[in-house]
Amino acid sequence: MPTRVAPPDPAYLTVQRWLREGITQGRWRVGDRLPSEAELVAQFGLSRMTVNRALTELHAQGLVRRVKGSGSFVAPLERLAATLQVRDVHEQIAERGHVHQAQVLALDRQTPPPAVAAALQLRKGGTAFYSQLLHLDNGVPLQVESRWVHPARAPQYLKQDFGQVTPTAYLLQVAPLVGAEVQIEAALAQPHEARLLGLSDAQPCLVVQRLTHSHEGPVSWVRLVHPGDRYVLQGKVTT
Amino acid sequence: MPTRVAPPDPAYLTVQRWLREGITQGRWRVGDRLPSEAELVAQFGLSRMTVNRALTELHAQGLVRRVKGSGSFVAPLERLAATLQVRDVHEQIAERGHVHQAQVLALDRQTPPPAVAAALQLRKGGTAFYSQLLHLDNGVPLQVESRWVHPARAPQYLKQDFGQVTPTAYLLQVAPLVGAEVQIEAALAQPHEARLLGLSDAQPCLVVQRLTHSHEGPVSWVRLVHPGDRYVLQGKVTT
DNA sequence: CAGTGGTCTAGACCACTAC
DNA sequence: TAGTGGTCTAGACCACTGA
Repeated sequence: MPTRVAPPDPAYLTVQRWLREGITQGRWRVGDRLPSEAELVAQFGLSRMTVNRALTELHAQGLVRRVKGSGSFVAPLERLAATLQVRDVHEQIAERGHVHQAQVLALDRQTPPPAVAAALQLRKGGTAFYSQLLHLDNGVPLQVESRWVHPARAPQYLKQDFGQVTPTAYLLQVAPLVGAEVQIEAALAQPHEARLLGLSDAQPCLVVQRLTHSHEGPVSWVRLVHPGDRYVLQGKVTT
Repeated sequence: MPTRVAPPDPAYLTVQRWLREGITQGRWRVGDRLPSEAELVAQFGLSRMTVNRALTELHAQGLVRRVKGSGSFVAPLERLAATLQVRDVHEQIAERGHVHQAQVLALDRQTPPPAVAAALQLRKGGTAFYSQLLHLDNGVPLQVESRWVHPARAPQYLKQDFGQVTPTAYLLQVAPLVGAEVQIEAALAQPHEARLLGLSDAQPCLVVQRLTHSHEGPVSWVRLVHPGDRYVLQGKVTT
């Protein structure tokens, strides 16, 4: 078996890494002008299209601000706010090597509360699909998922077996996602949620509410309740 | 004054939008093969570099999977996780048009708890700068910020007036940020935090903990405690 | 083998900025 | 006006895939 040789980095990545390191090491500080494309062409012996690609990608990543007619500058870092991911509970549990189970507590058609009806843009008095699941991590209750689904976006919703595939995964398949709004807060669980999670009423919970959109319009409104002592949202920022 | 004419979209954006709409409207579903670069070249009458740019950017955005020798495919959407921002409290308050004030409750040098000392990679028994601030939104307590700062990263930290500039903004200036780890949970405030926020002990709080890194190493560890009924993290997902 | 995407070149024209 | 970035072309060579 021949030795695996690492392929050499593309030239545009070499330029990119050189600029990136100069920025993080303080050679250029916020607001400073970076070398122009022409200077980089001369320095690295590449074509302009290649160094342009390096700079264009750094711009897309938010590290560099480019001004036509003026130059490329180190972007202000305040914009590089922390972003953190809100992911499907099944993935989160599986990633830890734990067993995920889901109990389907409700799956039917109901009249949603007015706020939900408005978010889903339902006709006045219209109904929607409703599901409630309890997600278990190695048998321990981790999340109560209460979800309203716009009937037109997922007509077969009620026929699914959500013990096997999570509603999140199913909806992503049938209603291509184009956006979402997420809201995270700390609150007390509602009494029946607390009972399902095995909590006393007074325990703080992390509550995630999310409204997803497909191209056709709102798809689903969901409320995820997690016991505060068993669930932590983790995130990383990498410039 | 002449009428402002909208500049025409670049050609690569036209191709990109055409592909993007085909995907969200279901013309191609997850896993389907998209037209090859050569086909797009023929269809749009552009050079290969231009359609390549359109596809490369869609790939960078996670919408498309590209396989050398095989083709471009619609990427599985499960990867499109929600990301949300954790921002400087001053910006958040100012954005709502409210008045932000900060009371400096502590600003000195102390011995940090072992977990913090480890996170900041301090020598055994070493000390660090400590600050504690109470942030007010229109006079109402919104956040208790307890922060430990590595002395080598911001030697002038104790001389700052944090009633004027938040520690977050100051540290971003003096210690270029290259990454961070964030953790969000729901928990009860510690007794003295609850007192500062004007809460009864039993109220749930949204607690954000964050460790920031500069190129030289760890900069700061911070714990932000917010009353659950006065603070919500908002986020958006856009594909 | 033909077809695919990954990368790169050496030009080009344009709109914009700063002097 | 000289320099900058934004875009585009018409080629090219390569590594890889699938029939």
